[in-house]
Formats: sequence, structure tokens, C-alpha cells
Amino acid sequence: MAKVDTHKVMQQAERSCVEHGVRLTSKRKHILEVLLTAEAPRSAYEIAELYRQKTEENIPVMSVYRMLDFLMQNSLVHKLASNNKFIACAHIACSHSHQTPQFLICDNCQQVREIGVDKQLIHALEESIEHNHFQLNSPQLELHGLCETCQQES
Amino acid sequence: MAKVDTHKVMQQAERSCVEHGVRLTSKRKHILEVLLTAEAPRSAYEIAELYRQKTEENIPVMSVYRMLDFLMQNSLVHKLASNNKFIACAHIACSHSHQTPQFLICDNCQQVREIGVDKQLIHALEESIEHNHFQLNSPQLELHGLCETCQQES
DNA sequence: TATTGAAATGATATGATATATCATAATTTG
DNA sequence: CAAATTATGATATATCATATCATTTCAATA
Repeated sequence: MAKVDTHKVMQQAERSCVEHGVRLTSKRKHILEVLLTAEAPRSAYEIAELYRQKTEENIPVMSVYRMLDFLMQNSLVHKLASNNKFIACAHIACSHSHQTPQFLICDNCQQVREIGVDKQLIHALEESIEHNHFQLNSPQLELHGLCETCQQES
Repeated sequence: MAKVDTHKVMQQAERSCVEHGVRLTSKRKHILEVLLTAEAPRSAYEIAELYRQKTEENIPVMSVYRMLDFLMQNSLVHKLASNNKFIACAHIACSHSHQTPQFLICDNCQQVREIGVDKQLIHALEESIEHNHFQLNSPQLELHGLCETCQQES
């Protein structure tokens, strides 16, 4: 949710889609832009509304879900399971080999920081998983709490 | 989801509620029992249905949600955010001081193992959180993958 | 460049999850 | 027992998500 250079990120997103031979259509771009400029994670229905405001065109929520699916498959967007909202990946521009994303979600202002999971943490996770003979799919950590700003206010 | 002595767990649950001065009514008990005997996490609507089967009485879903809230507040039940289902706490009987629960969720058979998060992992988490000046609420880790049994089948 | 096949999007319906709110019943407490 | 509190019921509705079939767009290629 930190300020990003939307234009630059979009360029990288396009590049990445070309590389993978998938189509970043203009509607999909709009959806991604909506999320890039949003202050916090948004639900599919909120995204549809923001899309309308941005483009002055209606978009069926069904389409929004499909486009979100596309964007998620291509690691441009993440879904936060804990609140059923979507967020642009914070690492699009850094030519990321996408590993475990970890989200710090502020329960007060709703802002989310996506951080890379640190080596030690990954190691500890792997240990714990291996110990239970479990085989991880795609891990994602969501942690709820208060961000620095909101701590100070309370 | 491992076999538990339901009776013993229920006794401990009652004890715990008495201690905290809250009421474990018979309906709430039924809900908890339903989850204790379930093979996998259940949605509120599934719980309502299981309740009907168990008691031959209808229960409004609204009530189920309320009772689940109660049970969660008292650490007897957890909600899995990643699939909107509920599960009995695996540590009711072990007079648990409830710390970070970690769930290993099998995407094939849906069974869930709730494990204690190991020291090292907690430490790594805390480091990473502190580094970002974040203040954790009640952490909970949900990891998706394949359990041992389902790995062998595939 | 016209054809065609695949991918993307629209339209419509419906299912699944969750909360708000006001009414009633049960339980505790003075 | 009366009053207050807590729990539950009943009803409505909001919110999140998917299924399915129709139509449009786009790229490949004959």
C-alpha cells in the first residue's frame, strides 16, 4: 500500500504478461490500476464500483472475478483470505520470483503491508511442516494487528 | 481432527467456562460437540444441518453464528479464514494457555491438523513483525497443502 | 482478407456466507 | 417475584462467489 509508481508497475506487468504469453487486456489493466491506486484491499464488488468511477463504464461483477482470477494466476494480485479482499502485488516492479508473500493487515485503518518472508521464518515454517509430514501448496501468511501509525493513535 | 475423547474435552470446556464466568448452554454444547465429532472443518450452515441431525431440532443459522462467536471468544473454536469454516480447538483438553494456533489444511481430504507453533517459528515471526513496527493481534497461521495420507495416494 | 477457432467478456441466475435488527424466552440477581 | 441481563428466535437483507450459456473480440492462417 506504499506509494508506487503506477505507470512503471503497469509497464512491468505488461512485460511480464508478454513473456508468459498471456493477454493483459485493457479491462484487466483497469482492474489492476484500480487496485494499485486503492488505499487498502478491496472486495470484488468494490472493485467493480471503482472501475465504473474510473472508466464510466459498467462492468459485471462476474467479469471482475474472472479478471481477478487472471491477475492472481499471473501473480499480479493477491487475495487476502482473511477478509475476502484483493490487493495488488507489491512486488510487480521488482521483477520478482514470487515466493511466500506475508501480509501485515492493520485492523484499524485496513492498510496492508506486503513483505517478503525472511529466510529464518521460511526455514522455521519448513521445519514445522516437514515435521508433520505435510506438503505445502502455495503458502501465504496473513497477520492481523495494528500498523505503526494506528498504534500511536490509540 | 485426530481422535479425541469428546466427553473429556466437553468436561474441560465446561470447567473452563465456569472459571471464566460464562455460560456454556446446552445449545452451545451441542454446537461444540458437532465440531468435535466432525471429520473436517464445517461451515455455519453445515453446522446447523448437523445440529438438526444430532438433536432433531431446527436451529436458525443466525443462532449458529452467535454460538460460534461465543465459542471462539472462549477459545473453544477457531475459524479458518481461508475457507470460512469452523473447527473445534484441538487443545481444549490440555488446559491450554492459548498461543498462536497453526493449521495445516489438506486441500484434498480437507482434514486439518492444528499444531502448536514451534518456538523458533514464533521467534522468527516476532522478529519480522517487530522489524516492521507492527503490533500483532491474535495471530493464526493457515497453511494449505497435502497431508501425509493424501500425498501417498497421488 | 475472409474464415475460423480460441479466448475474453457479458448477461442472468443462483448459491454460499454473514450481519442487522427487533421480538421473545430463559436465567440471574436483588 | 420483579427487574435486569443474557441467550435465542424470526425475519430480512447484505455480501461474497460460482455456474452456465450467449456474444464479442482477437489472433492465426489458409
